[in-house]
Amino acid sequence: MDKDKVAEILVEIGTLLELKGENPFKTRAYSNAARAIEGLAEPLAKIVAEDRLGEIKGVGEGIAKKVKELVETGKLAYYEELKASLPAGLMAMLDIPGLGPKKIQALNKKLGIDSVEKLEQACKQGQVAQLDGFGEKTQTNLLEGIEQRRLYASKHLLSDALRAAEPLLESLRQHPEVVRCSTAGSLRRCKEVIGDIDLLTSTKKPEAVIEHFVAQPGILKINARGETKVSVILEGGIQCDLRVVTDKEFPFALAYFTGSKEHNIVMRQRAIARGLRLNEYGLFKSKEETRDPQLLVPCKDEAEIFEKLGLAYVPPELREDHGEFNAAEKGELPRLLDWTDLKGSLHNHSTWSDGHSRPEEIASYMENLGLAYWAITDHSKSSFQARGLDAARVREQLEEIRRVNEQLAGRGSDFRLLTGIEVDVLKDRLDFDDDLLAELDVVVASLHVPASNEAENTKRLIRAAQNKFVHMLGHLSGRLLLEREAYPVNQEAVIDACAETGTWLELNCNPRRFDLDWRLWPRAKAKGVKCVINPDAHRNEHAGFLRLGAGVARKGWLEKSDVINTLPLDQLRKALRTKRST
DNA sequence: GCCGTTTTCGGCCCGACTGTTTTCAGTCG
Repeated sequence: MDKDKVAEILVEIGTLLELKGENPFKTRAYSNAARAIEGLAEPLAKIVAEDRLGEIKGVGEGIAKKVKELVETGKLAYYEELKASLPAGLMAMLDIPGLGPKKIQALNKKLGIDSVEKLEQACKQGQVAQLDGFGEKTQTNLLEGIEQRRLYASKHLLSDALRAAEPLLESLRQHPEVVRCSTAGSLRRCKEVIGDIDLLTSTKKPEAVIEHFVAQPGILKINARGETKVSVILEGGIQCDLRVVTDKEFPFALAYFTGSKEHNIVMRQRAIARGLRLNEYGLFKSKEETRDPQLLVPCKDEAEIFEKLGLAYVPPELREDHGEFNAAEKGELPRLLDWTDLKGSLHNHSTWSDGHSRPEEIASYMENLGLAYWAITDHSKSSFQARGLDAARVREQLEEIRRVNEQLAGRGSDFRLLTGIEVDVLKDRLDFDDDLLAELDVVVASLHVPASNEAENTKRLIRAAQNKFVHMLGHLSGRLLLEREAYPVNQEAVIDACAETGTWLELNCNPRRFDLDWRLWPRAKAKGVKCVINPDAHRNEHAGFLRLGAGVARKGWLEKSDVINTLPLDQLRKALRTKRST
């Protein structure tokens, strides 16, 4: 069993224990251990074989034994017993807003409710309102929560969340009583998938700002409204929370509401270790909980908070407790890529296959954006559904692109289209022969029809990387966020093959993909594999994905020098020739 | 269940809001 599956089971054990009403620190121990295992750089099987599980921070004697059993036998008796001891439907009930372990237990014990369906029935019959600790309001809220979960997904794409957040942020920014405002939470950390939108503002008149906020268009429902916080549901079902603080508190609140839960725990522990106390209101010279302004260690921005805790400024994208503390302590944080460093894209489509613009239109649009180059890499013939090109059509397209480039040169433009193909990785070969690939500027190899077993897919992709005419592998895992899981493929092994062969890996920045995942980039980088951030554009507006892609690359700790499409055109051409000349 | 230059036992991050409660438990982030 691989580490991801092991981590998944540990998380589930934590949730099951939570449902049983176990000590919350015990349940957290399981999710901590899961994260530690997920983040391992070396194969879990090797660590188990060498009896070194105990060296992993967060994995103690008890969990080590369970992990060993999982890895060696593929099963875990403890987990099976735990699952059997609870009705299967209780897990799904946890997903309903307002329902936690305690209430679920009460419902189960007193009314025998063990599924969302039975809960809905009991609410409709008015039974839930009769229970101790429940009431009419809770019953109504539960029914609404069930309905909401049914109507809307509880997770949203980064791009959708940004589109919903930006007008709200802009409107807050223009309010005369607002001093500072920002996004926070997973949106600011640039997670690929967002639970809810967090916004933060500072002001002297919180009531006025909250009043202004709840009057914004696109708000379906107000879930909660207090003096410093308001929580609403937006059209499309995204929850949006606004926090309102004083301007003195703003940096502390921004840090607090931006960091992941795990990151924040470490920040607080660092404060405690220095005899200080950190919360969303400030950093205080106190060992006890306080908000006494006399004890405040003033910080004008987030950077000062990090400095007071002995850390270099950690960019929001890195605040996941994925190694940023160690690096920030030693001053070894990377100087992250800026989206404006990107000069073009190397994987895009046109009307020749399933894109929506002709090469000439694409050239003019991308030139106007200020980019330097744009490769047109349409699908190869096996991608029948996407009107993939055969060899003859590819050569026709080469002619057209040559003419567009001549026109560009004729009017003194430095912008260029590059020729290319997104060649299908087939069962036993690539969709085109090497002699055709050799005629193209850019070759992206992608798996579109995967086999059902991991070894087979891994073998195919490694073989593609070994082809000297293949510059990069496209959307390696094949996942579609919130829609489809990754193909079974050993991504680590493919990364290693890319390192050996000098093949680049794509960070496909279509917001439904963001593939390779940000969690794998530090490993790829350490092996020396270069990244190409590609929007996989099918429409000209998709060029905007580059900005999101840069955010995700930052989250993967990438610097300008790690990313191929930051190179100017002449250096890019050189880089494109390197692998072929070996 | 994990962890330890104060500890192998006793801690483990912490505040806001809601609803059902007359002082607080549960949930959420």
